[in-house]
Amino acid sequence: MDQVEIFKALSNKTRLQILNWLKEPITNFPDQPNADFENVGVCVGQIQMKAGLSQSTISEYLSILQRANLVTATRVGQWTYYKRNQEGLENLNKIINTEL
Amino acid sequence: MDQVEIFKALSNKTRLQILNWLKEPITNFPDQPNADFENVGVCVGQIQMKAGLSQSTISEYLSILQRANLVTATRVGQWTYYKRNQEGLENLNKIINTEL
DNA sequence: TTGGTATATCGGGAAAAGTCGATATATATT
DNA sequence: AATATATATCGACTTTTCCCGATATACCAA
Repeated sequence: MDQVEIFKALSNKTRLQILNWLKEPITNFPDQPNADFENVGVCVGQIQMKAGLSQSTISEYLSILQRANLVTATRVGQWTYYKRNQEGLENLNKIINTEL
Repeated sequence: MDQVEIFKALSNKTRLQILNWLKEPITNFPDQPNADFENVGVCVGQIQMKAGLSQSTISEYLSILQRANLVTATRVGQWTYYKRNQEGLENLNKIINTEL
């Protein structure tokens, strides 16, 4: 994964907030119905409501984060749930400590 | 310092290279005359030659890195020397480990 | 199969970033 | 003071990013 793409994904206030919100999904998304936070994450609509941007923008932002390996997506029925990608975040840590 | 600004500064291949080159200034800039690498760093012209972009572009890139606290500048005579800002880099580390 | 939700994708306009050449500024030398 | 060199700033143009509304796709329910 290209380092530049990772940093570009992080170069946006809303995308940083999303990553941060996903650290505490139960606290930050108390309205998600049938929540299975631990296993799958938070669905797009919940994130969109909290961010206050359009549905298309948030969907795009989430796929930018996904392409950078910072989140993973799981489709369950009509919903797509996103959660933090611990592996990608650890990789970022390594990049900063060794290659930067 | 705004986190987004830091990540934007890192969202460019040349700027990442510059940061990396400055880890080993003696190796990467063997032609710098009157080198005082440890104390002040590497001058703009040397970085420009190595990067192969225009003088104005590199000057701008260096000030972007400086505004993000990733490098520091020292003026000595006609030259401006840039080196890595260890404090800023450690701060980035902390951001990634605690706020991301 | 028809309609209803959730998400993804497309097309576009505005703003920001990338990059250049030209010029300005600061410093050094003669 | 005049000139030369290193760096910074400016103006312009191109490419990318931001963000939207509209539409398409996937899935579910009746």
